[in-house]
Amino acid sequence: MFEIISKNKNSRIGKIKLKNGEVNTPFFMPDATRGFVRSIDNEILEEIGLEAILINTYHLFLNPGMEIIKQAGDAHNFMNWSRPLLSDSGGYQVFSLIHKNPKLGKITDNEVIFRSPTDGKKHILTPEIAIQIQFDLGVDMMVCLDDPPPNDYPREKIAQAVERTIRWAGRCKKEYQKQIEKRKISEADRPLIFGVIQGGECLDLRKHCTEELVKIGFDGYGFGARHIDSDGNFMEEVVRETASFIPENALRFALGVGTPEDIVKCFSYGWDMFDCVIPTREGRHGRLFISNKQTQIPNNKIQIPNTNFYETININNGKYKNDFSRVDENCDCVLCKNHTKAYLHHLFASKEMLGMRLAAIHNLKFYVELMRGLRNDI
RNA sequence: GGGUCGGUGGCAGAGUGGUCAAAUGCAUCAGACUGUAAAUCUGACGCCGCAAGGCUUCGGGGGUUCGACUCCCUCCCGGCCCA
Repeated sequence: MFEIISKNKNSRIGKIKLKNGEVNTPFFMPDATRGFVRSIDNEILEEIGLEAILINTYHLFLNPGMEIIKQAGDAHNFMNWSRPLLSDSGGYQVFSLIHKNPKLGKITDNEVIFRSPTDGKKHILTPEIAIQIQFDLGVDMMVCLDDPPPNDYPREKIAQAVERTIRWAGRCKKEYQKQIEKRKISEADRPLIFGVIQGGECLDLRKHCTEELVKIGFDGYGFGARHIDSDGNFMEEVVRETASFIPENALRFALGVGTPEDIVKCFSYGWDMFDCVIPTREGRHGRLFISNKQTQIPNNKIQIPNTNFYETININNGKYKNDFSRVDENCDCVLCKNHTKAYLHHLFASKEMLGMRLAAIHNLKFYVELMRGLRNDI
């Protein structure tokens, strides 16, 4: 259950009590899409201070498959992750696999048919199946199957996706209640369920979608599709206003957000939860986030549309070949404690996975500290 | 000494009369990455130029040809075989 502890303008900090522990909001979840945060053991994730991570229904359903997960008990047991887990529904894969490449699947009003990108095998996902899987995963928070259209789709198609998302949300909620009864899950142990708000760049559609979802009733609401327009610009107004449509006592989940500055902006609009591949993926690709203590958020964070509270470096750049300084003097992650930029550069030049791993760990630590900074600011 | 194969851009290695400033890979130099089809992808990579374009290249020199990295002669260098 979600409880707001304090507020400052639209921002709030709070606490969620879940079956597998408490999570302080705002918080960031790394994406462990297929049941692991690439290259990083869960023990390290806990050490860094991550309170929850995100897994993906669609991916785990394909691999290793629910039979294996059930044999292990649930996703927590299988992964040996004891803290809260949130599962995404696979809705985003509708977006990234089907909307972007129609050959890979088909969306009908009743279901989504995927062709596995790896072996071409057909798989069917319905709102009901997505919920059942998430119960089998045993997660603490689950997400309704949605239909996220690309933001540059014509309004008419976005509106269609909104209606479908609303209908599917209704079916998800119904299935959710059915599973709660069937599995005799107590109120204290029940997973939270999130609806996802679509509507692209159209504020009125976002509003309509939110209102309809609220009628169905969820513990939290996610900002669906992407929060940046087709030019890559942050959709300031839509993201801000959409937050305001959501009831205050509900959780607000900015799915797939984002860059540090996007997260800070979202937080200032009242969003509570975030997940993104950026820290891990960009870390693996050699980009390191470094907080700028001088201009860091403490003093004026909530208003911050600027990005000068941090900088990034690309450790692949030749200039780091003989740079024996630390990536971030003020960071106590395993990378910054033990190694120089020159060494990390060498690891990347050698295509050694240790480099990618250290960089990803460092970036996650940066995100953890960013969230801590936001919480301390209220 | 004789024979033979070969010498191509930082490296490896295609090309064997015009469509070649020269494939491809590596290296190098940058860039991108937002509910992970991503240890991935993109661009640059002879010299000058923002560009159009221009200029100089395929061991050296000479030649044949309208035209040569491609053919001929010669020199230099290397591998292998024979003496």
